[in-house]
Amino acid sequence: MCGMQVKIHGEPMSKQKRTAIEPTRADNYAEWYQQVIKAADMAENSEVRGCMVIKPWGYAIWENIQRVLDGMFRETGHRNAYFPIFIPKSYFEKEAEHVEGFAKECAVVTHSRLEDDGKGGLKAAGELTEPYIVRPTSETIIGASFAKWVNSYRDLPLLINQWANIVRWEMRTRLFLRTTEFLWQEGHTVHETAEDAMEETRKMLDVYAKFAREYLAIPVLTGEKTESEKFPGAVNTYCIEAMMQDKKALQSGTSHFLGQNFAQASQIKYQNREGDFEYAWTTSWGVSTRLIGALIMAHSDDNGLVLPPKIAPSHIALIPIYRDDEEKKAVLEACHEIEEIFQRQYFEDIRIYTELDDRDLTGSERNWYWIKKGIPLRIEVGPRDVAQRAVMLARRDLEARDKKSVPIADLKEEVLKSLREIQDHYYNNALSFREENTRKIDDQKEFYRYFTPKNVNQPEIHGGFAASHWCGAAACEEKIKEDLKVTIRVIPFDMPEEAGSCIACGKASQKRAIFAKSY
RNA sequence: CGGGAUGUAGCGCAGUCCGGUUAGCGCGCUCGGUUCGGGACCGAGAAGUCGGAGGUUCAAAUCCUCUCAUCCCGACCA
Repeated sequence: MCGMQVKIHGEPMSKQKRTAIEPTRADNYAEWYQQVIKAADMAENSEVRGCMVIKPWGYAIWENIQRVLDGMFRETGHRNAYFPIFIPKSYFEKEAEHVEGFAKECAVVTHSRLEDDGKGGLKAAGELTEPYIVRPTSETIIGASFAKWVNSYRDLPLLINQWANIVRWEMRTRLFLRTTEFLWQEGHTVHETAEDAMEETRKMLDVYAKFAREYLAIPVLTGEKTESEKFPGAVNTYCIEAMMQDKKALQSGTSHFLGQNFAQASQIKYQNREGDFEYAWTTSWGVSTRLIGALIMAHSDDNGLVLPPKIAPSHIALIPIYRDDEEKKAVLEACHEIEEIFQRQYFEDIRIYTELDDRDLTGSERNWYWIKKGIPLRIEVGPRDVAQRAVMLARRDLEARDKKSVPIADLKEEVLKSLREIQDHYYNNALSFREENTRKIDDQKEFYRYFTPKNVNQPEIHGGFAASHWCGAAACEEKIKEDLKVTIRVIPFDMPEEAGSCIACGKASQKRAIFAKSY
């Protein structure tokens, strides 16, 4: 223990300095992240290595993500279907790059039953003739179906989405960001031409970007991945990339143009207008429960989770305050009146939910409970308020004590206005944070200084995004990665052409890429 | 899989180096009372085969061996 971290026993920290989450983001970002999840009661590690239990408050966020995205997929012409969790090993072997990319993280099912092992336990028995892979992604198993479904150009485009669970046997896991099993959606589409497939790839990336910006209030960069970062088997990978509060990048969604690679592997062929057989062009695109990790790290503060209203499981905590039965009766009556106001009330396209918290706890405890859960608004109702036909309204984006009295008659309007302001506030905060921590760097020494922590063993929050020139050589990318653990996160679409010299080798470059440390 | 660390009550920890009554502390929990609009207080109480197995010893949370698990750092990754 170093001197700075010694706790002062018997001497409570001053009230003003106290934060609901310890340590703070500045003190230990990784630990802060775990504590936010715990304090908000979103998820926990299960007994199963690397797997998480998603608790109701966390799962409700995922359900909201599903609901909104599913609507957007449907509007863009996609339909949901479901394919097996098990993929025969032989399917998997058909696409060489794909195999290489995923082989090291596959869970393999080799037996079909259990038998008494004679020692009071069980042993696996009934070995399968062909092992099954638990899907790490479904291109190959879906491709097997698509090969049957696609016969003519008239069958195209084929626009399918699947909501599923995925298993990738990762070495190190972190709640929401990287778990052995995770939930996601994977879109898989088949097209007649390369142009059509590319258009689809870009369209779905735009859907993700719009969703991230408008619902998660996360500003994302959109662009292309480099060869070394692209999806195994893809021709091009596009992504949405976001900056977290520790200034690291988080890949939050990807959309892949698969060319004819998987069509050839799975024999997805169609007869064209001339009667000739051609391989189709496919795409795939996905976002996962990692988005919840992005949400946490983009907005939350030292008092816990911060949720944009458009994705929050609930929007208003109703906190009645009373001392005796008489006050209780009057106060609860007012609470029910408020619940009525918001019953089936919408904030734009989002249904408003309220949480009446009548637990036998002090007002402060209940307030802090909901602050830590990130609920956008808190409404306190006490005897004084009831007498005035008003309530005290508090916002998660303001100080805990910062409350204002609102007449019940004006409450609905005030709440709707506040939710919009909170949503915008979070987006603008995240955007200015990213802008403040993004720099154009042309000097190699400056680039290295930017990404080098003072203490390597306990790296402090440093650096950010660097917009620097890159010549396009894989070796230069690799060198930067070796030296600094910094990678090219994205080559943004909106990055203008501009003459410069590669940050690694000094050779001529026409464009900047975004370099950063990442999750 | 390499390097480091840790397993003691629901949670967080002390005690282990140097073996010795009934294994402590804080939070939480239960009951009673005073409180309640800014993370309350007083009193009482319940809760632990000290990760597991084996060994040394009159005596093991403590020493030895093995084992299992978790966390952190690397390589891998949505």
